[in-house]
Amino acid sequence: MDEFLDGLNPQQKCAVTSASSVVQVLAPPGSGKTKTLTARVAYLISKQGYKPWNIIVCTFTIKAAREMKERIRSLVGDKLEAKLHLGTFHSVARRYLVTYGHYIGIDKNFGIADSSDTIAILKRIIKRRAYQTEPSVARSRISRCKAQSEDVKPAKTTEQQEFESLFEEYEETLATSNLLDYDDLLLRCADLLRQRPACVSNVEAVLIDEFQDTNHVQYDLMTLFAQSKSHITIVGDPDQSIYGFRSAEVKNLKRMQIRYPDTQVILLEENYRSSGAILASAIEVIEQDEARPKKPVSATHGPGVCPVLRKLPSAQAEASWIVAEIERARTCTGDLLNHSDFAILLRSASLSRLIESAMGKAGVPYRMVGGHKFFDRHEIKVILNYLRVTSQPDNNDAVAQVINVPSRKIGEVTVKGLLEEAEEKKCSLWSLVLGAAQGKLKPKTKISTQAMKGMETFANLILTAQKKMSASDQEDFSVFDLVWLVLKRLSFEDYLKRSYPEDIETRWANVRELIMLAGDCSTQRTDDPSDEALPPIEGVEQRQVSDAEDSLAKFLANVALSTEVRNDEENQSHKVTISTIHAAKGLEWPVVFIPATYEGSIPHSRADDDDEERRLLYVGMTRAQALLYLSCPSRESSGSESKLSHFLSSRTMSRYFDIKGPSIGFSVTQDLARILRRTCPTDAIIQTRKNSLSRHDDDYFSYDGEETNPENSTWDQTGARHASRQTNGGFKRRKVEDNRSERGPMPGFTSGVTILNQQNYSISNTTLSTGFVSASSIRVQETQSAPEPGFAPAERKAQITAKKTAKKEASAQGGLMKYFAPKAPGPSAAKTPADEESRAIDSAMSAASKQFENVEMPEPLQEITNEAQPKKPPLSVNYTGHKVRTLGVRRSLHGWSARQK
DNA sequence: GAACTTATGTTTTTT
DNA sequence: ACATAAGTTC
Repeated sequence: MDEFLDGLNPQQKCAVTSASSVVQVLAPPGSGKTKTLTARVAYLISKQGYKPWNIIVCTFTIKAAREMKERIRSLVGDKLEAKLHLGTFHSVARRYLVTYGHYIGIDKNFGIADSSDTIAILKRIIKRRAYQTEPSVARSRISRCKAQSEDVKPAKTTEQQEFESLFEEYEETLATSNLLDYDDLLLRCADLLRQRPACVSNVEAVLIDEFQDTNHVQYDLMTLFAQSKSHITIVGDPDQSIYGFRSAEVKNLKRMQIRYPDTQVILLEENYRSSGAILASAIEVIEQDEARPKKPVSATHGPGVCPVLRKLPSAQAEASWIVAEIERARTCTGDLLNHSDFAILLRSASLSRLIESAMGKAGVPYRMVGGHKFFDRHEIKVILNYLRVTSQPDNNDAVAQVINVPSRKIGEVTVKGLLEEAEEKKCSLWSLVLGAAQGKLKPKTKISTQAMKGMETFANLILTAQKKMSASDQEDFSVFDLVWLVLKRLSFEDYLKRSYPEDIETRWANVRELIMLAGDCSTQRTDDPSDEALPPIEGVEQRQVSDAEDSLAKFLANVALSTEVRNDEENQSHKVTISTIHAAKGLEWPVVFIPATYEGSIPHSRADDDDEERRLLYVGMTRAQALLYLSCPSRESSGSESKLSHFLSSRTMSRYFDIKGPSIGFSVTQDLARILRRTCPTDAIIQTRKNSLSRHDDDYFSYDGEETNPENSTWDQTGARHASRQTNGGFKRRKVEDNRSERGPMPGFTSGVTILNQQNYSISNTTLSTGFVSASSIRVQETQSAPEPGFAPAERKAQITAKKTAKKEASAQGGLMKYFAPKAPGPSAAKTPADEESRAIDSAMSAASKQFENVEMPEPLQEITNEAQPKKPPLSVNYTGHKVRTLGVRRSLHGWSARQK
């Protein structure tokens, strides 16, 4: 019928073209839910004449929103797609509150309290009132109360009372700081739409992705969005409900069917993603839940390769094994698979440390999603907080966090005192500081003369920034310019150099990344001003904010609501993905590893819903297309014994898994190629590639998880020491000594010695043997001069020299800021046309970053960072993915050279 | 007494 | 990597 119906199966087509106004598409993983939802949006626009600006599409993550945008764009063109209201629940709600918030008394400059703000506020209250609650516990409890939107009130214990007053005080603090937390965004938007239904009178259709993850408020929001026409389409899968901890309620599916009795339910049953064997093992897991209604799922692929459940002696061994299997699979399939085809999915982000360091040492490129966030980096947070103070001066926490950064001699006690005073007086910290700085009022808190001076400097900077942002006569002072202003006035680079002499390069690279993001946001605004704007509706008044202010607020909101910087192709090309299972939902990879499948990790020891943990494992397993590896070390990284997850330990379960990775030959490769719909390399190519490996099988470790090679016990200790140092970023700790005998052995190829100077990591005979030889020689050295293990002596010397040269170069550089001089926002800066200006910056920055690369990557170091040198302009490179690797290497280098003198 | 250093203990999942 | 607590210096 149409191009967007091509390639859809009958049920999918039925869902896309359904004339029912309320449709539920319930479907297992890999059955094309999102594809169906996207096609329905396209269908409504091009066949049913719906206007895109009258359609709301909600997803749960920014990533999902972005992906869907992309797909819809390819179906209906970017013109129409741009008018669509597509985003996370939170971002859509924010848009409504910005536009119509005045109807329910919400200030137009409200800020969003992210989790660290929330925790900081709670911490302060708890400390002040000497409450007993943990801040994080209180936060999730408050969130639960808000999200469930019905207050349950059992008998009042003292604990209950304490919580209630904490809750109350928290709400007050948010209000005085002009902040909304994540739940407020949804809650207040629902309030708004209840009071002013006219705001959504234009909405003709509402579509929701991953509906099983909606909580009560989100469900309300959905019905409120759709209150005019009651046209709703949702897709979801109860088996993939993994956000119960965030108050997601699967029963919303039933609730919806009851509320809209003519709901059409469409089931999709065919899985297009995974091999038959992978699907069967995943189904076996999910069916352990006996309360769960059985439903048919059929594989469209052949059985393929049997999934693996591998036992390993230690967490270190597990990490090395993963790296080895990745390289084995790449090589033995004749490069049918490349690095970006692999994902390592974790129950918790903290499990990534050992894996990251193993990958770093082996030179396998990776990117970490979820876990440590870019915006949580100290250097980034400081700048962002200055922007926040500029945009929302009432945000006390933002002020408190940067008023003394860089140091202005305003001490902790002074800041705390002022903060308390402000909260007592119910005024903002900023007004207190400003008043004091201008001599208009005298705070009760004692302020030293130097602290007073510091406050003046601070107030001056903020006032300047605010003036520039709000001045309407000045042609375009963008977020980009604001960041520059802040950087310059703080001498931020000098500050970073002083605070982090060890890894200034990485930190500055992060700052550059932020500058670019700010630049993106500035250009976006001029490109399509109508973007996101709600359509005008008769009888409701939209409030206006100035362009510059709006773009700053939007930038900050995007920051608060986004997990990841973004995923441009550049960033994810040829890199192994390490992710939490939660963050991997909706995605797929040819090969998936799920490590640490032991009791306490999955199910997590702190989880209280076993079924949800099982579903989590199910979600993880069903991300895999062709190869699935589960693994379980006999000892956790802490050294304590572990027990295989009860989701996997039954006899029935074990029938679905092999105890080791498959032998990969031509026929297996053909199988994989078929599932991935790729061209299979010839047998000859495979043979040639295989010749570079001595081990063609997953046989380096024993299959029972017992430690092997007892004769290498001396080496074990070295390995263990090395590994534990890796895990805490190179800090020396006494504990390490006590622990080492408990640690498992490290296989030769993780030592770093073997891999360091090999561009393409491969487990060859020579590699392994040199590994052991070098390792033992290092152990001998260690007893003499205790150098950092990890470099062979010759290499060390080379690196020291390189480092010295680099240092010289760095000091000759005479301060990075000079490269940015043309941009220094002075009187002339504002007159330069914006894009010409940014081009000047671009070249200045790339000049600067070239300098940096010389500093950052002395010759020998380049070899382990398999793609350290960007081919494109350095400007566009995201360094965050290199974090652990660069840090680790530099730390150890530094430590060693320090000991040399 | 305030600001800075150093040692030690901890980490579920996300908007 | 972060936060906190105890110890040190001005």
